[in-house]
Amino acid sequence: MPQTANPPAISVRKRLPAVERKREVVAAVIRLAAQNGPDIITTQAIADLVGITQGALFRHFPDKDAVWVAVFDWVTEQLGTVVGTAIQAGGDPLSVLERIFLSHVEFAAQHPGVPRILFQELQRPADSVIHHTVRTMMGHYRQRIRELLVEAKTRGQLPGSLDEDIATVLFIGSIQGLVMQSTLIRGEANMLATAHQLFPLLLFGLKGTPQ
Amino acid sequence: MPQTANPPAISVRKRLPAVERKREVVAAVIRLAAQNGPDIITTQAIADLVGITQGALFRHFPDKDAVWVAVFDWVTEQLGTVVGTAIQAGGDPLSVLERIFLSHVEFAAQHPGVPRILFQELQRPADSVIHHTVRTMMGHYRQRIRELLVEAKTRGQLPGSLDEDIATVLFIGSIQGLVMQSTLIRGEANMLATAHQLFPLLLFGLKGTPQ
DNA sequence: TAAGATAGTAATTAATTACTAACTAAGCAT
DNA sequence: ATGCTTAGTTAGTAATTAATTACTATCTTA
Repeated sequence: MPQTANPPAISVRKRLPAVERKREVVAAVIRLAAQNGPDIITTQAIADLVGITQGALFRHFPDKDAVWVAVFDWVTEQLGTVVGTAIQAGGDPLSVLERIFLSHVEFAAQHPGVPRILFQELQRPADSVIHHTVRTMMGHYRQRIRELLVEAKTRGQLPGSLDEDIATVLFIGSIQGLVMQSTLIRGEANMLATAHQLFPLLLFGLKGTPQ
Repeated sequence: MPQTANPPAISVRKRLPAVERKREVVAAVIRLAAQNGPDIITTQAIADLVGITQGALFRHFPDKDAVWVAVFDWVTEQLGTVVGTAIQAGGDPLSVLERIFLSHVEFAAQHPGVPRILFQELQRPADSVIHHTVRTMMGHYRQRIRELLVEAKTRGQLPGSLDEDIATVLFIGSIQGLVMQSTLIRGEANMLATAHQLFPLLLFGLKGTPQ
C-alpha cells in the first residue's frame, strides 16, 4: 500500500538520519550567508531552507551556537583540504603558496558567505567558545603560511631579510582584502581572474627590490 | 539659585541642542562598535551610553537606519580628512599614498569599530539605502587611490605596465587585511608599527621586479 | 512673562528571536 | 506483530527588539 505514490527524485523525503540532516543544516547556513548578512540566519530561516520545522532543528543541535560550531568545522575541513592538496601537489614553497592563494580565493568565490561568517563571529566577546574556535582555525592557517614562507627563505627563494610575520600578514591580508572587495564592491565573478593578476604583485613585494 | 550645584565637568547636563546630541549618538555608536560586534548596538545600548532614554533617540532620528547613515557621514568626513591632509602635505604621488596608507591604518587603530561597521552594513540587500551609502563612500575612496596610482605611473614612479585597478585592489586590500588581522587576531597595539613595516613590501610589489 | 517650540521621559506595543515541552509517526530489531 | 528508539510536528514560552504614544520639563523669544 504505497502511501508515498512517487518519491519524486527530490526533497519530499522526510526523516533523514541525523548525520545527513546535520550536513543539510550546515549547507543551508552557508547558502543563507551567501545571500545576505549573517543576521538573517535565524533558526527559522535555516529550518525553512532545509525543509523542516524550526523546532526540529533543536533535535540535532542543542542550541544555535552548536550550529555555528558545526559550520566552522566544515570550513576548517575545507580550508585544510585547500592547503593540503596544494602542498601535496609538490614543487617549491613559492609554487605551493601560489596554489594556496588561488585555491583559497576560488573557495571564497564559491562560498561567498564564509568570509562574512568568520568575520562576523570573530566579533563576539573574546572569551566565548565561538570566538576561540574561529581564532584557533585562523591561527593554524596562519601558521602553515608562515612555515612555507620560512622554508622559501631557507631555500633562497625569498630574501633572508624578509620578516616572515609581516609577510604572513600581507599574504593573508591580500586574500582577505581581495575577497572582501570582490564580494562586496564588485561581483564575485572576476574574482579568480583578479587573483591571478594580483599574485605576481604580491610576489614582487615579498621578494623586494634587488636594489 | 543653582539647582545644579555642580555641573561637574561632565555629563550631568541634560537637554542638549539637537546637533550636539546627534554628535553624541554617533560617538556612542563608534564606541560601542569598538567593544563588540555591531549586533549589540541596540537603540537601548546607544541611549544608555549617551545618557538619555531609548525613546529620546527617536526625537533625533526617525529610525535606526538614520543613525547608521549619520555614522557613515561621520566616517566619510573623517576618511576624507585623512586623504585630504595627505594630499595637502604635498610631495610625489607615492609619498602621498604612503601617508594615506599610514593615516588610514592609524585611524582604524583609533576607531577599531569602524571597519567592523562598514563590513557589517555592506551585507545588507544591495538595494537598501545603507548599502548604497557605504558603497558610494568606498567608491570615492577607491577612486582617489586610483588617481594617485595613475599619476605615479605618468610621473614614472610606477611602471607603465602596472594595472591600476589591480594595484588599487592590492593597496586597499592590504589595509583592510592588516586592520582585520590586527583588530581581531592580534591586539591593535602594534598595528601602526606593522603598517610601517608592511608598506615597503607593498611598494616593492607595485614597482615590480626590474627583472 | 506668556507662548510656542524643543528635548526628554515613561510606559506600551507589535514583531522577532532562540528555545522548550508534549505529542506523533516512521523505522528497525527481536 | 510488538515495543523501543529516533526524527519531526505543533504550539507554545520568555526575552529582546525597534518604534510609538501621551505627557512633562526646559529653553527661547516676542
